Order: sequence, then structure tokens, then C-alpha cells
Amino acid sequence: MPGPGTYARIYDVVRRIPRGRVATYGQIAELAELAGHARQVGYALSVLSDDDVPWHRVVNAQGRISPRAEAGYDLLQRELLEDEGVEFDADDRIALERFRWQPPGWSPEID
DNA sequence: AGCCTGACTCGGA
DNA sequence: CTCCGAGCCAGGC
Repeated sequence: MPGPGTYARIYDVVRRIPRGRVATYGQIAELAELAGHARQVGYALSVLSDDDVPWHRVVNAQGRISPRAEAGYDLLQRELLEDEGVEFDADDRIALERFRWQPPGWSPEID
């Protein structure tokens, strides 16, 4: 394992997201003590090889599935989430106030 | 080494 | 609502 293991920390957090719940890239970064590195979370997931990391439970801050280079994966992600009971509205958006994973101690900012 | 590119996000215009 | 710029950092060439 590479020293600090930045990726490992990210994967550890993602692995803790329970079925039927989602987390945002920024949230993952924050929980992995990498606040502000949301982009690196996306990068880490893009080079993911482990099959025991529920990458599909990570969406962007708008509650939408982020489009990626290879087409088809976004559709797969949506299907995997719907199979877990996560719902999308007419704008392909997930109501984060309903489906966001809120681990112990996590207090989502209230605007 | 330098330069470019991304599954991101936030604040301001 | 949309567009833009600035942080972020690992990889490939």
C-alpha cells in the first residue's frame, strides 16, 4: 500500500455507504479527511479495479449521475441504484434530503 | 521537468 | 437559471 493511501481511504469510505443510500463526491472527500478534494474522489473511482466498492452510490452535489467518458456506465449506475430503491425524479435527479447517507456524527449543512 | 485532462464543487456575475 | 474561474492532485506523454 502506498504510504498515506489516499485512494484506500476514499475506497474505505465508499464501502461504508449502505444499500439504498447515496453520497456526493464532496461528502466522500470530507469523510476521508480530504475536504476540498472532491475531484480526486472522482478520479480515484475512475481508476477503480476493486469489485467490492459500491462506486454507483456516489453522485454529484446536484443529486445527479455525473456523465463519464465511456457511455453506458451512467445508465448502469442508474439501474443499480433503482434496484436498491433509490428514486429519480423527472429531471434525473435524486432527492438528497431523502437518500443521502448520513453516517453517525455527520451533520449536513443547512442552507 | 512542463502541460493537459478529468466520475467535482463553490461562489460570484 | 447559466457561465466562469479557482482550488485540487494523479497520470500519461
